[in-house]
Amino acid sequence: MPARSRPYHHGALRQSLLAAAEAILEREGLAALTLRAAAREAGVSHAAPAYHFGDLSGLLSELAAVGFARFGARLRSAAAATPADPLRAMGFAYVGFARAHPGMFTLMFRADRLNMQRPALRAAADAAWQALSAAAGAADAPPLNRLAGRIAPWALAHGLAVLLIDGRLQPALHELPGGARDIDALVAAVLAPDQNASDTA
Amino acid sequence: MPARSRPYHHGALRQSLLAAAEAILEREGLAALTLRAAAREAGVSHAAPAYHFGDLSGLLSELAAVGFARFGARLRSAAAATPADPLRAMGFAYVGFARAHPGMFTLMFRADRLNMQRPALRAAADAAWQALSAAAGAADAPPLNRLAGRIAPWALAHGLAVLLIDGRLQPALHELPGGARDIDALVAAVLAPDQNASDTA
DNA sequence: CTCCAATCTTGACAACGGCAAGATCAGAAC
DNA sequence: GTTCTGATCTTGCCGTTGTCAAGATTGGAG
Repeated sequence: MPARSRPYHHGALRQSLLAAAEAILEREGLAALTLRAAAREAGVSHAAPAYHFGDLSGLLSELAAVGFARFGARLRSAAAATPADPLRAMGFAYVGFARAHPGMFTLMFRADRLNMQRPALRAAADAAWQALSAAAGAADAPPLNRLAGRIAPWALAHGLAVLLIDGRLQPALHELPGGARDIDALVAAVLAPDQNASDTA
Repeated sequence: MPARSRPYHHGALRQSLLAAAEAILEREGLAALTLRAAAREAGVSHAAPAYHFGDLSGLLSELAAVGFARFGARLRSAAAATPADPLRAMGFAYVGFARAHPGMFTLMFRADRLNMQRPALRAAADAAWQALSAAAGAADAPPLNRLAGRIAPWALAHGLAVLLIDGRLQPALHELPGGARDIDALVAAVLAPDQNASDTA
């Protein structure tokens, strides 16, 4: 009996499947991330993932939870590193994460493929939201405006990130002299218009 | 020979398929919008749509083009009706369209399922972008800041719309006394913070 | 040593996108 | 009026997917 063949029990298949799923997501995109593809990548039978994650949305949701955990950590880290203006730092971190990991970012905000009832996903997403809302403080305003003050920077960064990684800004970028190389400058000008508008007026 | 049975040639199948596709999109969402479902809804064989649209992305793209045409018209109409502040009016129209037609809006910005090479889609999307950028004018600024000035309101409205229809703001809305009924007020406070911040300070 | 529950495999099913081949039909050509 | 041609639609098939049911395997409790 050559023990060469993989043992029947993998041992840490759940983690392996998550790693395999992330590899596929980064290599081939969200469309190629199927239950069977993850099983192939991990070297197990096609039905193995269903045991650990229930269904496809389960696998995607657990992977998105991992993404939200990293995302939240990166936001907090950026805010902590720039105490002078944590909100702006988180805006850059927000868009930076989306550009560095477009597949993961896309997955994290694709509500139709996720199961928000999953505790891990819900917790990780809530934690990221907490990091965001902690930086935007206007305690003297009424509740509605306080909430709006927290949502507005989020919406701005999110909209910019989504439009960027969807390639929706590609035609607009051609208007710039530097072409696509000016993306960083454009992001800065959108997220912090005051900073750049005054040095040229 | 009872002419009861549908004639072999439909006559206006392309339009019927687009209408069927839109009905499915609004009734069951984007995930249920398949080539075969559209064929069933239109009462033709499962392979008929491929003749008119090539593949699934073709059907989705042509439908998205219809959506972009309406979207652009609505943006222009809103701007024209509010000459005092066309940019803010278009922001409201932007979010309003997304909330009124979440399925169509989702489709329009799902780059992975669309074929942007399609002339109809490209033209309709460009027209909508033209409407948006026409309202944001700061001609005295350098190119980068001019572009950023046009993109920022777009990103803000887009981010707010996406977060709203994805249900991502649901937990935040619970902090408001009126619950989900305050969405309109929240949208106004996010899109035009100056307006509402001053009347309570 | 026995047994059990967790883990993984095998096999099946319906639905899907896509392709190829054929059927049907309106209208042009003559 | 007949023939032909091209556009339109159908039928049939293939490979892939998610999901389920049933069975095989095995580490570890008793």
